[in-house]
Amino acid sequence: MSEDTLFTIRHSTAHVLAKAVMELYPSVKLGVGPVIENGFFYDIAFPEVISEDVLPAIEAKMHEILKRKDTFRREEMSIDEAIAFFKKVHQDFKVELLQDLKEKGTTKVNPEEAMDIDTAKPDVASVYYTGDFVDLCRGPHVANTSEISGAFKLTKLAGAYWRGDEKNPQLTRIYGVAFATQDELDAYLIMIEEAKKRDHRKLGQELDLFAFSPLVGSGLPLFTPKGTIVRKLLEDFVSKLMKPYGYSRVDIPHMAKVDLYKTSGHYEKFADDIFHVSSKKSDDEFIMKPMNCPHHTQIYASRPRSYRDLPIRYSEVTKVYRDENTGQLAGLSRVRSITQDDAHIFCTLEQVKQEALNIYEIITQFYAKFDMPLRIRLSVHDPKYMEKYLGSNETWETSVGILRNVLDGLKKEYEVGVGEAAFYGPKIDFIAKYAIGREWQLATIQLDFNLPERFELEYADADGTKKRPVMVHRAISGSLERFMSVLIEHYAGAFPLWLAPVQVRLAPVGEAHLAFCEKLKGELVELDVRVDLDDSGDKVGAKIRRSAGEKIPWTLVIGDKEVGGEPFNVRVFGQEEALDLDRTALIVELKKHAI
RNA sequence: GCCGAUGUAGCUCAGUGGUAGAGCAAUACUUUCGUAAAGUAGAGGUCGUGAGUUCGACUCUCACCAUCGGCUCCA
Repeated sequence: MSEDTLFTIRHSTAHVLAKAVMELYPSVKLGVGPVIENGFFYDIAFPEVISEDVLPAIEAKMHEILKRKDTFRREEMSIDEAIAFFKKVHQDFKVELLQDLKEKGTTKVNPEEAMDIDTAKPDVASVYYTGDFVDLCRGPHVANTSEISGAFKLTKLAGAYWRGDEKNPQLTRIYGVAFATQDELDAYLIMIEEAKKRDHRKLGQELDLFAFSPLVGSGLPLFTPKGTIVRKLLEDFVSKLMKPYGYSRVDIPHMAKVDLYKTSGHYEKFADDIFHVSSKKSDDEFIMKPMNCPHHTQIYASRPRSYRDLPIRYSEVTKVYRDENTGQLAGLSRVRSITQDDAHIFCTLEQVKQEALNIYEIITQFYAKFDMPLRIRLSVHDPKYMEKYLGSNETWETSVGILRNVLDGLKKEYEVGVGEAAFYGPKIDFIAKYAIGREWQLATIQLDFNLPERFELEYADADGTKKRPVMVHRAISGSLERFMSVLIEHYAGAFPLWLAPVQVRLAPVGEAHLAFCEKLKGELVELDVRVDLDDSGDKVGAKIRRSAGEKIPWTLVIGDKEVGGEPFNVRVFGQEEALDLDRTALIVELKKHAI
């Protein structure tokens, strides 16, 4: 079955959904119903509040409609006729779409909404009949509902703003998945179940990596000892990769006077997302830092700089605080206290390329370690909306040109994201692909002419004149919180040996072997191995089961044989096929997995 | 922030307009055991928080908080 056929089936299933809803709730108003990955959705304004309980009834109605074997009949009419038609049946949203089409030549607000109308024939609108049901649609569709296999399922209900704008009314979006065969649908549903098992929120709690407390507040994760080990290892790893490139570590307070962010321009831009701190001792107004760059500029500005000093590279692993909408907080993926592995490079325009290449090298090595392929995106400004950005179009063209030059020089494939830039400059974003095909934008290299300008940063050039440096912002892991969420799901909680909070579990067979285990543990601790000892009175089987459940990479069962000098039997993640290593080999292997 | 759902023991989950239940975990005791769950016992809960309806609310209603699925946003 081709992709096109599947697309058509999904699209036609969306129409059947709309028809089923119309039959059950005759006064609904239909929005749009496009095909999405694995299925479709339909946005519908209901006259009453509905909940997920109604989905089975709608599904049943859909199956009933399929049994009628209605044909899909296409009909074309002028836009004015179509407007009159949909006005008559009180489908206000369709009328709005048609009016837009008539006036602007497109219904596009964002791409996924565009498929209802064929822009190739601007003066003609097409409608599709399914039995007595009519919908504005560019098609194509199956010829008859009998071509739909019935391998679909309505999955969830959500609120969605009409045309994606939060000022517009909110419609009820019904999501569904649809496949060509029941087997494919079943396989998909099983895959979703598997993905749930990897959910970092579930694993984070099971493996004791982080926690939330209602007293501390939502979106403010607390890292347990185990979670903190992983964080520290990630920090150390980035630190090691940065070593050849001349970064200096700095340290700044987590708050600042509001003036700093008024100067930087962040205050105006992100006023709603900033935590405010008031002082009873002075009239100064403070905020929790939502980013680090303004602070770092003030370290740069703390003394006169010469061209001989450049590039100056300040790095820091530190938290920023952002007052995100509560409805979008989610585990570690979206939090209000965010740890950035941040760095800012102050350099000349000529030096930017080399610096970007160095950062690219760090990013590449970092993600290779986790076997995560990277997709590259050049995120540029949208010249149509320059009011969203600081600085002139000319400055932007220059900085985009520099980044493009870097990417072209690397001969790497990349896409261009128009309108994806930060408000102060263009970026190279790195989108990591991880387990079960998910993607997340994590690493970034950003160019910035604006902050040096706003803070009037300078250096003395060779000829004695004052020049303005350029700033490069970069992050490797993105944020430690989000990166950890990705890693937990990537590895399904089973961190590789170098990254696991506990690397080795010693499981003595009986009480007689405890002393030997204590001694071995001491030796391994001396070698910086993260090792613990199961001194419960349980049987060996139970100890292995527990160790495997905790996703500890290596479990060593220790009894008379091992105490007597025979090689250690090492179970990897509890698996039965085990390594046999003598004491020297054991230590050699473990040492290989230090950072 | 918006739409919808959910909230019972540390975890996973039953349950009813008449004062609360299981398994696992934890604790104590017994067992000291060779590769994925030893046995026994006792304990553990203002049923998310607050108000309302009721003779009586964990159950019904409302508000709030938190979480989940989306939308919008993401420096």
